[in-house]
Amino acid sequence: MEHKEKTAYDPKETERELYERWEESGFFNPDHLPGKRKEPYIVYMPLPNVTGTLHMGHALDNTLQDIVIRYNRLKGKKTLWFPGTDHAGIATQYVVEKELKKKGISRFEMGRESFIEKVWEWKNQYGDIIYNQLKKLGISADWSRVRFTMDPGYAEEVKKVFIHYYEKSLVYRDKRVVNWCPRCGTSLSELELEYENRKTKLWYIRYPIEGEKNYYITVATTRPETMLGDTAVAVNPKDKRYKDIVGKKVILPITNRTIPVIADEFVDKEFGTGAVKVTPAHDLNDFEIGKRHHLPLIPVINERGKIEEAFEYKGMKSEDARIKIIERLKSEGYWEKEEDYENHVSTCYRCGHVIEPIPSMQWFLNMDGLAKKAIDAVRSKDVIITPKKFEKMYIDWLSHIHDWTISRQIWWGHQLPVWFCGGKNNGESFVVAVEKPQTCPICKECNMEQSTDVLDTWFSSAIWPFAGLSRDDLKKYYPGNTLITARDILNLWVARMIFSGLEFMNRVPFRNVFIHGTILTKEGRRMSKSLGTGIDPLIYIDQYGADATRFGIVWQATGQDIKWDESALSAGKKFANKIWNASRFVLGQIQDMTFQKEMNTRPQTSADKKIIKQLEKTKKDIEKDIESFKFSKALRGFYDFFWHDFCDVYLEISKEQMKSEENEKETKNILFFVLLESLKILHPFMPFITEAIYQKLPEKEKEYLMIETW
RNA sequence: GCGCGCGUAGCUCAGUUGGUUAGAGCGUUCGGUUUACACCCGAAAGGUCCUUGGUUCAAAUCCAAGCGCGCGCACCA
Repeated sequence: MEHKEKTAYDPKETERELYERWEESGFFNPDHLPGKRKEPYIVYMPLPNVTGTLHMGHALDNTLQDIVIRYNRLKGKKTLWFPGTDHAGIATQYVVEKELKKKGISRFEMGRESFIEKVWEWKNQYGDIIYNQLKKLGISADWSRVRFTMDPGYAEEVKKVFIHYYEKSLVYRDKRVVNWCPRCGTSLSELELEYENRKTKLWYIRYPIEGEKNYYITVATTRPETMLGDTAVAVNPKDKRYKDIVGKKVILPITNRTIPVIADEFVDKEFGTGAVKVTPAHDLNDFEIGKRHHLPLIPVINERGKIEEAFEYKGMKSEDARIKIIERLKSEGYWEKEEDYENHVSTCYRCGHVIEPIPSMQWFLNMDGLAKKAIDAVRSKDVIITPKKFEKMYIDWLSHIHDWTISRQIWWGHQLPVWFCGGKNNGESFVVAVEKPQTCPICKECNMEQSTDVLDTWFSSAIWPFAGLSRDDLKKYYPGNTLITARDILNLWVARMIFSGLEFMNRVPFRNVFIHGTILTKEGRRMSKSLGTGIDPLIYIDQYGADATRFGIVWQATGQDIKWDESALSAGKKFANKIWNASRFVLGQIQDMTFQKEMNTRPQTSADKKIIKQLEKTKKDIEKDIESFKFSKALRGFYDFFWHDFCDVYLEISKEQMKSEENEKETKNILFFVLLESLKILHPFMPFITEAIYQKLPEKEKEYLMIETW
């Protein structure tokens, strides 16, 4: 038992100390790297949200990035891995609100200023936890350049970007039906919605035709309560059944308003009765129909998801009003029938509340030209997305894009650099400027007030590759090389970085985008904090060590989504131990030797020749695999080589060879050489143990394995 | 509904352009105190490669249909 403990590798001893030494060395910073390194290699870290702690998805994401960074550092590149965290507007506001709710406080009671203070407190607390987690994993990011998306300098850049778009007339303000989350009290872009299939009913309602007795048109709807805001009934122009009704008027039950029957291509003859109630205020499509036919907009549901004051159902939740309205339609004879129906409702991607489309004054970014730029960048291979299948997802979204709703009505975020005149024109006149104008250029007398809206979080993270770097840095470190992330933010973030880079820097921000799989639970469910299925990587690092954790992650990261399997970590731990012990053996043989960068001997025996050949092949394969983002394959290749070819075969043969005077020296040379090469090859994957062994190699003319020559 | 991906050992997964006895990790069984390592070594068991049909001298691999799972997209009220 005692014997066992002595020979097993203990990661805890080495990891903390080594990480401190690496940080002190300054080599995470490209400006401090030794030697003549000309070619830069830059990776932009996908910004973790400051909403809490990291889970295994982040561990995967960052391990892969660390592999390419460490690999390219060994390859002699000037490597910069640019780290930071995202203020994550809605997400962070939501978690802080939840915390407050536990104490029975709402943000409205607190007021905007003290609430934002509270969020900053949260950020300061959790931001550090995140960095600590990443460091424990062995991440070699340049912490001297770390940025938060609400740092003052970053905020300035965000304003400039907004103003730039505004001056090009790409940013505009308009009242439109937008996706609105009544719980969060804000608009959302379509990428921030999730869809859920729900069982509901399709209600058939009769709208009497004006001036004709017992003659009506039946519409089918899933949302009877919005009928209060109907301003037309629409049918397909080719629908013969309704040919004679088009142009007539119908009487809207309950309200007794008269509304026209119109013909619009949008309507599907086959669905329901082929006649649709048109509620421009509460449906994105109806809004479009309304625009085409100049229909009025009658809001029924307010920003809190309740019925507007103007109606007798005022203040009721829309679901409750629905029941009342159906009852009334039934009692007044307008109800025809109902059918079971499954439709998808959109929900808020943060809080899960059902989205209400409501008309609202918002700011938009015209996407026509920007989307085209982003599409061209990928079509022309300026940006290469791996695996290729994600190109389609990217191009599809950009090809059918709507203008981007960039304003949000939450409190945590970048306030728009928009200043409203309090004087004439009911506060509808504004100027756009970085600083608040001293005197109002509109009325010359009022104290201008900044817009209370904040920008979509993704508006600020879209400029991450250049907004967080100094002017000097931008000359040296833009554009970057590689972006590694998960598919869920390909459009939300990656696409937007690409057009932002083109718009502001005239160059795409990176050449390669690699999309890795998503980590799922063993049962195949999504790993997420809110589901309680997320796992903190520190738990594994503590139990298996950082290297074994990284090994286990990469071992499983074959490209498909990963059903998390902890046994891969114990394989990693065993492998670390194997390396440790094989190295102890080799170190024992080469103690009196001097450090050799090159192999200073020629292979003698057939075993010598074989192991050198296998080493060369392994190294070549791994280069190819890392450069094509096949990380798991690379690691498995090395695993087989080291464990089987080197340990099982060559190490055993070497014991015999070293007994013969003729071969002793050459064998030791080869052991030394193969070990050193192995350490280099493995270092990107398992940085701590390889560095620890490297530090034990004889001779003092060496610094860190981290900056060795590949 | 359309599109994409997946279905291979008990579990989690590899399997490049079709080519001998289909592999790995973990687990299981048997045997080992070999002086780097029991977190090890040696050996073994375990597979209708989802189903059916087709192409081929040859199919886990190519084609078609079906079943199951996952994801993306979608204005069907």
